[in-house]
Amino acid sequence: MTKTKLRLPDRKVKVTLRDVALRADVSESTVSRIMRNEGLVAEATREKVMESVRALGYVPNRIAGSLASLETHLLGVVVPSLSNIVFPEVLQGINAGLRGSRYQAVISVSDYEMDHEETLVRGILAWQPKAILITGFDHTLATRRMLDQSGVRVVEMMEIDSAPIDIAVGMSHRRAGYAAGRHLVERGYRRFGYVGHDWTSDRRARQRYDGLSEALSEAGLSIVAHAIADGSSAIGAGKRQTALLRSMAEVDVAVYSNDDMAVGGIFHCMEAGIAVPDQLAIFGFNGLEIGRDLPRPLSTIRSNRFLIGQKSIEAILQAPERPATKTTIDTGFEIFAGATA
Amino acid sequence: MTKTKLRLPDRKVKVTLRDVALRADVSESTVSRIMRNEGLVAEATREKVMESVRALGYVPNRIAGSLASLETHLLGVVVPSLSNIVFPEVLQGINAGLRGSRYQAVISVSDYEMDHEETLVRGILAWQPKAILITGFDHTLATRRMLDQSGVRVVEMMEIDSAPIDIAVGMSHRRAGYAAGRHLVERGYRRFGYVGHDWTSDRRARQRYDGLSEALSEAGLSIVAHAIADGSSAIGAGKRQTALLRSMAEVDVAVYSNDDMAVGGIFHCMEAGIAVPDQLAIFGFNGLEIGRDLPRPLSTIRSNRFLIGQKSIEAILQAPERPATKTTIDTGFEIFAGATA
DNA sequence: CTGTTAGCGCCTTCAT
DNA sequence: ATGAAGGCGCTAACAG
Repeated sequence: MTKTKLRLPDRKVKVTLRDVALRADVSESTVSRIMRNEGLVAEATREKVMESVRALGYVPNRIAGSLASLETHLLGVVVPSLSNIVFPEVLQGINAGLRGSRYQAVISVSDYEMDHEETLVRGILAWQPKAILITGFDHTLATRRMLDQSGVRVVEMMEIDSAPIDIAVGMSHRRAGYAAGRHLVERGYRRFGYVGHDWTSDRRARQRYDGLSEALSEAGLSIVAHAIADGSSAIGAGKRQTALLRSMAEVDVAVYSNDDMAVGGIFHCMEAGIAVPDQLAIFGFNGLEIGRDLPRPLSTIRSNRFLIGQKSIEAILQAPERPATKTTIDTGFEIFAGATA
Repeated sequence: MTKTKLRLPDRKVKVTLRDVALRADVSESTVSRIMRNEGLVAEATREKVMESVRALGYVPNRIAGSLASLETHLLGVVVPSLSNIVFPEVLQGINAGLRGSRYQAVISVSDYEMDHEETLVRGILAWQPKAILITGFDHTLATRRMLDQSGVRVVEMMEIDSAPIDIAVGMSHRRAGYAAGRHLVERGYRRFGYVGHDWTSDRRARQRYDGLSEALSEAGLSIVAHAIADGSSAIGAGKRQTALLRSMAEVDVAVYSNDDMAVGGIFHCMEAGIAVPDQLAIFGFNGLEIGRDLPRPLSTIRSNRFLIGQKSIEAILQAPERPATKTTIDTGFEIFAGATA
């Protein structure tokens, strides 16, 4: 009795299935069945076992369970950022969709770095997730290969302008930009300015820009001034770039890469005493809450980030195995006229 | 040769350690060591093995690895919401702190429902995380017991006014409310209004309110009008409740439960032509970016959510095993005078 | 520097 | 309705 594996006094006593089974005087399989609500069990047995479970404070070990069943209920999620509110909104949709299901989300943030994204995807795949939700179509070759070969369901969220690995859920940013252009031309604007942020990390902003350019070009117009912030796409940058834009050329409307920057534009105009939309019209993208609550509602394009997350989950829950055909789900967008353009 | 486990044509071939070992003609342990960068290995062997790894597209199975080593590198995180920007900010801090470490975060959202939180915690604990980061001190009894008995590190984030299970990282909301009160009294305000949201789900807002009341009471003052929104604590609610507040009593300063609502107050004043701060002073809480970029910077108390996340991770990485003593880490707060009060 | 031997805690047949 | 046996893919000593 000198070297027996004694149960230590109180802490770190890891209670296993076996302990529960011994205490309840049944076999491990019985306990296992009861914990999983699977198969038939006599009510008396169930109660006896559950009593032990409670008494011992047993928490099933899913690591062991997953290894044995070769199945996890994990979902990998990769977003580029959390500082841009649109991604938390997508996560909310994911969360809502997951509510009540047996799945758990493992969330990672790539900081818009593709190499880091690759590392994250590798790390997630190592947990044998049932599916992986990732942002956009821009990935390293290795990431794309891993995702494809993993055989699990892959959702590429936010955009639908390219062919997905498996499923794409989002909207056409090119068409959104185009729609914005048409809308503004119809409203009589002629001298366009563009305020944006770094395109290398945000290809979707670029696509919107391209769509906008196309619409203008069809109307015989073009963008006469550009003010591009280096990194940030936030309100402060919007203020600064708006000031810059106005120093570059006479414009009657400024189109922003997103609502945050557009709100910055509005704040700049307030400070500088510029009448919106008479002296300068302002048009954003996203349809954030703040834009709606502004004294003068921001003209913008509304996308539905929550829906993107929710639809992504729905798609996966409906068909947990990857089929042969690719799917694209368009969550659409909508022009919100507002009062700033 | 009739019933051999043949490798299927292309998809779903799960490559295991064993496959790599066979192909490289070494033992499984050698491959294992190489994959984990552990122990000494001859360079030639390493190359041979890595070649196989690449050729087969081997991805280690962490489920099996964790079961064998009885260690995971998972961190459970539970936040009440993602729609309130402060929580994504905490997650950013967590994310930053995790960068470069071997840990992965499993994030769950409780929607401010304590019973759901309990379910989430149970689910997370089943994955045998190394630590769990949860929001605040309000939990069900069962949650508290599970966390305590799990023996893993537990960080309760955001507030420090109570005794933690293990570690608390955050600030004193009561002291912040008190500081706000003192500050405003010193600046000469006498008729206080309060605009807030549902306290039952946000005890920290309540604590700030209590601190504020205390400071006022010490100065022989009290809050003369309250406007409390049912659910939302967002900009729109702030607008509506500000209008309501002004219909209730004459106040010269309105203290808001957070910056979002305070921004709503400012927008209301803009629309209604109320001069801020001369006719109505406005004071928020959080120190959000938008408050700083407003034409007239919002007077508020700055907390540091990013730091809370970051410090939480630091604490865990420094001491992954739970010690006997409890720790409290104060991330502080700071009055930002601004221009609206 | 590399291989061998036992599990990790649970689930899945297959019996009973 | 319940039990027994084997194994999931990997790591951890311990040998060599």
